[in-house]
Amino acid sequence: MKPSIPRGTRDFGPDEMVKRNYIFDTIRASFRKYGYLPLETPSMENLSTLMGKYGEEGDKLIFKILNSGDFLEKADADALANKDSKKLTAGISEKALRYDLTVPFARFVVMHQNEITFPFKRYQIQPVWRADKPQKGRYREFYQCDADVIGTTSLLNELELIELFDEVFNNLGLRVKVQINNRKILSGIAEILGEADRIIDITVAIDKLDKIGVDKVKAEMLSKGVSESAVNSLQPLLEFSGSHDQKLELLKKMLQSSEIGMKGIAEIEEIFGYTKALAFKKVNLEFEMTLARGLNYYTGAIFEVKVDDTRSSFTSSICGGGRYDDLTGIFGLNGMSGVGISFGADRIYDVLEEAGLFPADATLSTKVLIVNFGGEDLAYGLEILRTLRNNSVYTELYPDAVKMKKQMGYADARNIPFVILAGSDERNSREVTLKNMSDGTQQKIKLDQLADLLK
RNA sequence: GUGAUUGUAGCUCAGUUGGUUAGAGCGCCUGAUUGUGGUUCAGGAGGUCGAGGGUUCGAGACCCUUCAUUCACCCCA
Repeated sequence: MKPSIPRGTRDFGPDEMVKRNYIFDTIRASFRKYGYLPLETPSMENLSTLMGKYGEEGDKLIFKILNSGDFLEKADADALANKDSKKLTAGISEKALRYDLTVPFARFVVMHQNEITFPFKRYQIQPVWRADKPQKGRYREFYQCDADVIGTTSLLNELELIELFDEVFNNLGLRVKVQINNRKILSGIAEILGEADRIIDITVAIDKLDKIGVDKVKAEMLSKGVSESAVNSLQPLLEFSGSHDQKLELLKKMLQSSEIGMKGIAEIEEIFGYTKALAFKKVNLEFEMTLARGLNYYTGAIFEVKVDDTRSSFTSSICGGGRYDDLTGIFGLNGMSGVGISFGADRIYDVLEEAGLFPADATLSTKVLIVNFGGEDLAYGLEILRTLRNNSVYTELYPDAVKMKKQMGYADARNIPFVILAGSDERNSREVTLKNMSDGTQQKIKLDQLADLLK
């Protein structure tokens, strides 16, 4: 039988892993620089921990784990007979693969609230799983790199996270557009429209504005049951095309009677106020009223990051995030506001690959290969190997005393820049022949000078 | 979940209105070259044409089913 792996999952060979680690290392270093502490949580969570946090669509995409043992024995007989999958699931699955890192983090905070010093800043780099149908930039197993602060409502945290975006993408050499909005503004809009309970439908529709246009957005809202008068009063906002400041002014007028809406605007203005003194290197920060995000738990600022580089054709977001005022509340800990961002490492990889932004030295591993001549020369080869390794030069000795052509071919295929030839001549004079593989030149070097030369 | 797309050698792909033994480039292996890779030359291995069924004297090609792929929608990192 031909082996295969589940759709939407991938193997990562050495070439890819070296580049992936470059991304992880870059992000991790920035997280640590900003004072975030590491955390890991289990791949699986109790299904009840995850359900209901991501919206209706999200819940469907959670990978459920079948109970072990004779799970049908305990299954709901009616649900089974009626083929009611949804109801049946509750009885046969108690665990699920984590869907993101934010909800497990909230669960962790609640469970360890007495040990944690707040505000708590943590970073977490782990895979998550989603039962989506794969396509470009969309995988069923992918890594998220999260940084969150919990236990503080200060908008300085939002500012810091924007700076963190700038730090990471500056290190990766990628220009990006950071879009920011505030859920309170969206709530305010829904409120003045008299459709407060349809906020999700309204925001999801507004989110598509630049993709499908005003008319289709209106049509979608109507089809979701939003009243015609409400849709019409939204019209000026949808069709508005002015500067961001002007748009905020318009919003202010529209949302005057909405306390929550005005709060959202004030928050956006405060954050932009902080950034005035800053010069971002790679980030272009934009207020984007149509940014919605489907995850249920966001209550304040929401972020999305898109590539701003002509060398990449990537249009979907590569990072996301936002503030959640009460994610821990469901688990019994109230008044614990948090805000966080997530880097989509796999999408960032695709972008860097497409734009040719991986540095060349990110792909080097072994620096020197020692040719194995076998016999009496082997002991000398081993001595050279230890000398170089003791001096932290990445060195290999070819394990078999096979034909030189084969050993040279190995160095070539592995992109090893130097090869050492040390046979009886070199051994007797305590020298080595050092060959530079890129230009083909070679020279004799005293063994005791070799390590310094290669460092 | 909806709609398309494509499955032929390790990889990228040709393969005419159905016709004998299914091809190319790259890669791989061997040799030219017993202490020299990447270049060159000579030779070689490698295929259940995604799987199952059907039509036909005859199927890689046509039909059905199925699985997988890629892409768009949806949603999202």
